[in-house]
Order: sequence, then C-alpha cells, then structure tokens
Amino acid sequence: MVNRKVLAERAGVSMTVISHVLNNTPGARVKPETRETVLRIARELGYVTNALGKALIEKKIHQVGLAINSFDADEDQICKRIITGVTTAAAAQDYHVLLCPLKSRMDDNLAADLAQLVQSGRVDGLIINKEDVLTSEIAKLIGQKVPLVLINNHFTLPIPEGYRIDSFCPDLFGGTRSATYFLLKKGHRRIALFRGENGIFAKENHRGSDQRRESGYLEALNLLDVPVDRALIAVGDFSRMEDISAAAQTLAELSQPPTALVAATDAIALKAMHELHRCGVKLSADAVVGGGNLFFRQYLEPPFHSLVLPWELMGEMAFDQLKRVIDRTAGPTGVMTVLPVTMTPDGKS
Amino acid sequence: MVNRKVLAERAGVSMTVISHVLNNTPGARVKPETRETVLRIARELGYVTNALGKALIEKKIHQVGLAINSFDADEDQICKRIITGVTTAAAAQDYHVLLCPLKSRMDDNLAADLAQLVQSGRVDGLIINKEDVLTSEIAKLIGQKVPLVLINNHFTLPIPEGYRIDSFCPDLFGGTRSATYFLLKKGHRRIALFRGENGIFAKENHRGSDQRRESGYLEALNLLDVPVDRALIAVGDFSRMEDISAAAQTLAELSQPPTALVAATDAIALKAMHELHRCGVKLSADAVVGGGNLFFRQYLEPPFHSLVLPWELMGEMAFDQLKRVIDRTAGPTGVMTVLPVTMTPDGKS
DNA sequence: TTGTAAGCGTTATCAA
DNA sequence: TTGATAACGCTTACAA
Repeated sequence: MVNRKVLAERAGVSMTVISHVLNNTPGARVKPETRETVLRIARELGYVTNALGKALIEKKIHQVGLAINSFDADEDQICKRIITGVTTAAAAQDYHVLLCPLKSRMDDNLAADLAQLVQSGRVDGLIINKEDVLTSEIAKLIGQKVPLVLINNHFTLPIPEGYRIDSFCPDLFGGTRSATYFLLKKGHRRIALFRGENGIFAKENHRGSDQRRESGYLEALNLLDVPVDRALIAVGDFSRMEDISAAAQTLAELSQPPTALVAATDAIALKAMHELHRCGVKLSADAVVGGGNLFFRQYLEPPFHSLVLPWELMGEMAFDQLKRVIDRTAGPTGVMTVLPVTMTPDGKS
Repeated sequence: MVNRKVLAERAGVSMTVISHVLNNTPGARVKPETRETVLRIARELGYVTNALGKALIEKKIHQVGLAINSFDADEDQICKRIITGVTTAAAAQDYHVLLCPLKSRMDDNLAADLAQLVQSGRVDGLIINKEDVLTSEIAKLIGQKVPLVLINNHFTLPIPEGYRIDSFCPDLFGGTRSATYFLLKKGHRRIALFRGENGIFAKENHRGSDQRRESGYLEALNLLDVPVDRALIAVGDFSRMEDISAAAQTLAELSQPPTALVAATDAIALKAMHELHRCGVKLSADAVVGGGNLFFRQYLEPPFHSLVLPWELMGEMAFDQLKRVIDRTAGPTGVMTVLPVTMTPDGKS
C-alpha cells in the first residue's frame, strides 16, 4: 500500500508538500516543478488518498446515511427514485451514501441506532425517509446534534422550542386537489377517493399523507360548490386486496355509484377499477387518477392518469440542505419544503 | 466528543484495559470489577466507538460497496430487492452498505472508479450488479486484488488464467423452461416468447439473460418434441412500447397466431397481452407467464403467472461470499452459483 | 518554498 | 491484570 510517506520519499519532499499539492491547499505556494514531480509520482504509483486518515483528522468523512422505511412496502419504486435523487446530488459534491435500512415499522430505538451511526463517525449526517416517525425520536436526534433532514414526513406538530427540522415532502394536498378538480371539470359529480388510514398520525396528531389527500379532495369539491358525500371516501389498508374489493363493492352498491376515481397509488387505482367493473360500475381510464406515475402504468391499455410525485427532486434537495447543515453553511431552517405534484399529461407518462 | 482517553481517565485505568473490555478481546483477562466500572462509565458517558480510528488500524471498515446499474431502468423493484437482500445479510454480520451508483450503461472507467473506492479504504469489497460488464474491467479489478462478487451476470467467457470470479444469478434457463413446459402441458402448441436483445453479449460472446431465456424455451419444446417456429420468438427492446406493439402485431398476423405467451417481465407480458388482444388474439391470463413477480401483478384481475426471481436471496448469498473473501475465510471459488427460479402458484403471488 | 512534529481515535506489542 | 508506546494515514500550525 502506497501512502504519503512513500510518496514523500520517492519525490524527495516532505509530507507537507505532498498534502499541499494533492489537496490544492488554498494559499499554499509550491514550486511548480515540485508540484509536477509530486503529481507524476502519485500517478505512477497509482496513489489513492486514504479517506479514513483524512476523515479522522477532518472530522468529516464525506458520507451521509440514508434511512429508508420503504423496503417492506411492495410497491416501491419510491425507494429507488429517492435513492437516485440522493446519490446524484451526493455524487455532485463528492459525497457517498450509506444505506441505513430501518429495522421495523416501529420507532423502537430508531434514534439510538441512527445517532450511533453518526457518533461512530461513519456518516456526517442523516436523511430519514419515514412517514410515521415519532416526534420524540426526532427530538432525541436533534438533542444529540445529529445533522438531519426529513423526507416524506408531513410534520405539523408543534416542534419543541429551539428545535429546527428541515423537511421535504410532496404536495399531496395540491396534487389531489388538482386531480379532483380535473375530474370535476370533466363533469363528474360522483368522484370516489381511495385513501389510506391515518395510523400513527391520529395518535400523535400529525396530518399524514392520506389526511392531506382527503383535504385536497374536499377542497376541490368546495371550490366548485359540489356537496360532499362521505360515502364516496374509502379508507382502508389498500395493500390488502380484500380491502380494495370490499371498498369497491360498497361503492358499487350506492344508489348513485361513482363515475370517477382518485386513488393514492396507481396500483390501487388499477385494482379498484377492476373491482368496480366487476360490480357493474364501468369507469373509463380518463375518469381515473392514480398516484406515483408508476412504471407499469404505461404498459396499461389505455393508461389512466396519475399524479407525478417528485421523488428524485426531494432526494436531491434533501441532500443539498443536509450538506449545508453539515458544513454549517446554513443552520437548519426549520422549514417544511412542499414540492409540487403534477398530473400526467393525458394518457402519457 | 468522548473518546477512550477520556474513558480511561474517568475509570482510572489505561486505554489498553478499555479496549480489552469494550472489544471483549479473547484471551485477555480483566478484573471483573474493573470491567464493570469501565462498562458503567462508558454507558454513562454515552460512549460510541469511533469506526474510523478502528478501521485505520484494523485495515477493515466493515463496509461493502453495492454497485447497481438498474437505476435508470424503469421497472425496478429489482434494485430494491437486491438491496434488501444485501443489507439484511450485511446487518447480520455488523456490516454496512455503501451505494455505488454506476454512472452510465457503459463500462468507461467502471474498474477505476470502483477500485478507488476500495483503495481509499471506504469499503472492504464490492458487490457488482450489472449484466453487461466487460471481462476486461473485471479483470482489472481482480488484478488490483479487489474483493469482488458479481450478481446477475451470466459469465460464460473463459476467464483469464488464475482469475476466480464469484457470481450469482437466477436460473433463467430453468425458469423459462418450466414456464414453457407448463404451457405445453396445458396443451398449448403455439407459445410466443418475448425476449430482450443480446446487446453487448453478442460482441463479447457472453450468454446474456435473454439468451438463456430463449434456450430454456427451446429446451422445453424439445423435451416434448414440439417443433420450433422461430416466428413465435419476438426479440426487441421492450422498454419501448412501440417495440411491444410491433412484435404483437407481427405475431397476430401469423397464419397460426400464438395461444400462449412467455415474457421476460410482467410489465412486458401485460402490454403484450393487451396489444395481442387489440389485434384480435385473446389470451387467457392462465396462458401467460411474465417475469419477476412484480408487485402490480397481484392488482391485476385476474393475475397471470410469473417467474419468481430470487433477488433477495442472491443479495444475501453474494454478501456472505464477499464477506468470506474479505476475511480470507475462503478464497474466491470461481464458481457461478445459479439460483432456482420458480413459478407463482396459480394466480397467486 | 519546504520541513518538523503534534494530533485525530483506535489497536497491538511489550513490559511491568 | 494493567500500562506505555508505537503504529495506522492523514492535516496543520509553526519553524526554517
């Protein structure tokens, strides 16, 4: 293994010079010829800087942790897209990304595990993608001065005094409102909404993503003075096919069944359409809006509409902000950044 | 930041003792009371071992790199599942996983970039998931003594003398044979196959995954003495919808159109079914076998069949073998491990 | 313009 | 059973 000592000997200079040359230390003058020599020898010997030695003294390893909870969810291109965003932004600033799979759905010792990762020096900061984090766990992390950014977490709880959390999420409210509005404008007055349950949020008084979806839906109706019929709002755990079937059946049995459909994900929309059809309610693809613009949608014939969620962008912005916090270029802003959600152009992806 | 020096002072012992206690150094006796004290103080102070200092001297950071090329492919749950497998196995042995997104489809300086990651001390070894790697690039890595394991790479090229590559891939040959056999047994005699192009493999004389699919298909026909009609084998870049439509149309125009279908992925199967249908060829879901058992399949009504690829398992096995190579518990075996591919039970996922 | 040497947080070798 | 002390590969005052 060739290190800087070897390099120094071969080049006939001290390690200081080697450092200055290799790091381009600003405000350090090295004789051009010496620089040449050093670079040449380094190249000849195939020298590569040891990141550990460097990190040990710099107290920065140029690596961030990405904690993702989506690994057990079946439908995830989400995790891929977030990863893409984060790694892209990281690579642009010479950073590396360490995967921190979250053990369970629960928060157990989430804070403890993650804090340890930072304290052990393995990463400089964390990006956490988990909707149902307990405020208490986040508070623990912040209390330990862990540089931190949240993704996909719709915080609305009053945050403890002096705690600033940066958070990035898609505008599900606006997106769902647009989707509903779009259908209303087409003349639909009976629009079904398939949304998930509140889960942990009810308890902690958060407003989870599905709550936001419903609010967006309601606002669209409100905007056009269309009366709300809560029977059209299906709530359930739609990762279970039975829940979708049951909800569809209930809807189909209404005296006035829905003529259009908004669903949290494309997968749910697909199944819901089929089930409604089976119960005698036939919706045209043009009266359906799914979510996520998942890849399989374009393979449908014809594809229905979908909300495009800005996962890559979220990942990129999250990293960039985290980097700022790590570098102390900017403290945590304490702001929740809400990224725009758009609708797929007619039938296209 | 509390380090071992602080710990030593507080506990009134030397750093050596601290190390022995914290590492449970085998064959080092420490007075029980001393051990108690050290552990208590460590706990009180919330001490966490610095992984960098440790790695610097141990020359092992307990971290591996996972290089994935699938990030630009649209349909990837693959990457999620492989990641799941690798991180699970890694976590079980106290290892961490660093993401190494491969810049492009090309091999450019794949070897150089990845080797650097190891040489900089950031990772102890690499898992590479990329079907179309050039043998030359792999050879470079091995030449630099980089601990290495391949995933999803169907090597068949004669490997340079003295080079041993460990490789893990799904048995697409066997899987496709089973699928075809299954359909033949149902009485189908006109089975269409949708497979991808050979790409780089033709050039390097590899046998890529799609080549293996075709071989499996042919063998099944052969087993039951069913004559081969190459017109039933559609080859194309089926990430492009037009290619699927074109292929379907060609098939539909045959004097004897197909009555069943085997496709490389569930997404392709979905689109192909629709397109054939549109051209007047109606296939029942029971006469279709897709690939990957992708999550959306269960949302279809009814779902068709699918080949279940062992992505998680591949990830786990790959890590375990890499770990052995890193620890020199076992040298590279030079073996390509072919993991079983099964078919979904009727209509279920 | 270049060199010396201390220090980052560990482990490991020898003594005590 | 415990303690000094030298590595590991790097950066950075400070000195020359």
